[in-house]
This record gives sequence, C-alpha cells and structure tokens, in this order.
Amino acid sequence: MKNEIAEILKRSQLSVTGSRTKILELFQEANGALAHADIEKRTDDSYDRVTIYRTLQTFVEKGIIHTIPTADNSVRYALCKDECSTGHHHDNHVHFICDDCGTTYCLDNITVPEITLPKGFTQKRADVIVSGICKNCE
Amino acid sequence: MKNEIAEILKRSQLSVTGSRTKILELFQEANGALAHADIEKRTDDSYDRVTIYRTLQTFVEKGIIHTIPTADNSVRYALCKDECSTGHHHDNHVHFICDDCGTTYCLDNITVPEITLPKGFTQKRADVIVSGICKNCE
DNA sequence: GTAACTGCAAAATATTTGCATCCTT
DNA sequence: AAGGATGCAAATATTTTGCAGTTAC
Repeated sequence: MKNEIAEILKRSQLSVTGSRTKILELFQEANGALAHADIEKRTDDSYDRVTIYRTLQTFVEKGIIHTIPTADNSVRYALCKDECSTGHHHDNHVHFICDDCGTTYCLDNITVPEITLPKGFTQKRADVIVSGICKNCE
Repeated sequence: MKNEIAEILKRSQLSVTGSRTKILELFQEANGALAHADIEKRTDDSYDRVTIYRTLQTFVEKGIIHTIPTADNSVRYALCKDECSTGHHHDNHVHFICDDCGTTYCLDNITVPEITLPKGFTQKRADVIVSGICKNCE
C-alpha cells in the first residue's frame, strides 16, 4: 500500500514526503471525496494548513486528484482514475453528495450519459452531481 | 420588465428594493450564471458587498435563483425556472462552463439524462456540468 | 550538495455578524 | 408606524505569498 503510494508520487516526479504520503493514504481510505477541512482533521494537525493547500494543488496539477463541483461553497477532491494525465482530465465523473451527512461518493460504475451540445461548443469534461439521501442516511 | 421583476419579488413575499430589483435585472440580462464578483462589477459598487451577499442568500432561500456547482472554487448563481419552489429544487440543470472565458451557460433545452443510482440512494437533484470551449472562444 | 518541500508569519480575499439608520408597505 | 432591508464597521474564515530552515534524492 505504502509502495503503491510512493509509486504514484514517483510517476508524477514528486518527492515522497510525509505529508504527501499521508494525504494520499487518506484519499485511498476515503473511497470518496475529501475537503480541505476533512484532511486537516484526519491528519490531526500534523501538517501545516499551508502544506495541505499546496499538496492538494500539486496533486491536482499532476492529475493525481481532481476537484469535484459542489453546489454549496465547498471544494472537494477525489482520486483520479488512471486515465487522467497531467493537467488534462478527459474522463467523466459521476458523484453523489448526501444532503444529510455531506458524504461524497464516487459512483465509478455508473456511466455518464452522452450530452449533445449546441453548435460551436466543444466538450472537454462532464461532471454529473447527483444529490439526495445516501444509503446510510435513508 | 420592471413589473415582471416586482412580480417575482412579491410572489416570494419580499419587499421591492433597489438592490433586489437591480440584481434580478442582471440575472435576466445575463441569460446565464453570475458570481458574486460579477454582480459587484455590474452594479458599479452601487450596493454594499454585504447587501449583495444577503440578497443572493435570500434569493436562494426563496427559490428565485439557485447555485451552480463548479469545479473551481467559485460559487455561481442562476435564475430558477418556475418549477422551483421555496427551498426545494426538484428540477435538473445542465450547465456549460467555458474553460477559456469562464462564462457559464444554462443549457435549458438540453434534457438531463436519467441516472440509475445504487440501491439505498435517493435522488433529489441532478446537475450536469459540462466544461470545454464555448461558441465565442472556439 | 542541490533542488524541492515544509512551516511560520503575514498579507490578501472572502464571508459573516451586529447594530444603527433608512426604506417599503 | 413597524418591520424589514441596507450600509458601515468589525469579526471570522479562507486562501495565497515570501522566506528561511529542513528533507528527499
């Protein structure tokens, strides 16, 4: 597991440091999306808030994680699939956000439907955000 | 036009004030989504920033506008359709955000595809966010 | 050893709250 | 006239930046 994480970092030409390893671990455990605040809590303030900002930013740039659009204010991140390459995310994501507990699920197994755009529009990425009540809160 | 705007406000039991009228006008002109900063600019600082915050919040509560999920940090708002009732938005939205100019389009005429959720999940709302290059930036 | 990463301090931004005043009804 | 809306001041919260010290390779 640790090795796999180191692999991911090396593949992106990033040095393997404590904070990066820990934060990637959190994402793997989470099996869903995390907000900056979640990460702060789950690292028990072992790392500076600024480091977390910078780590997340680096991960996004390298295509290790991606941001998830949310209707409320918050910014959330989730692990990218392998198809993601640096700076270019051509994959489609379906996410479910529970109105009750706020948990964000990545519904990887659900296929994103085709959207037909008007003339002149070019699609790079499509996100589907479904909100409602999750299986734990029903 | 002014009348229509007053109508909307009265229907939501809100008093008809300068800032509310102006901001609603902006949304009608915009034919798309606006961020807090857009509104500040387009009102030429005629209204206090705090007033804009409160006005947007009130409009969301009353179901006059809704927030649009965005992958970047920003919060954007757009006019709701008639089906929106106070606090409950059961309609589906498709939005297109241009990576280049940042303009957000409401693609009202595009139907949101059905999403089949796993067992135990209940859908309240679905947003589709398509990003890419818009017709003006291609 | 060197380049990259981190932590601390502080600046810049964004958002919220309290309260006195003003405006809508 | 009364209640709600606004503006101003200030408190909070969030994010960014600079720089010196530390760590990974």
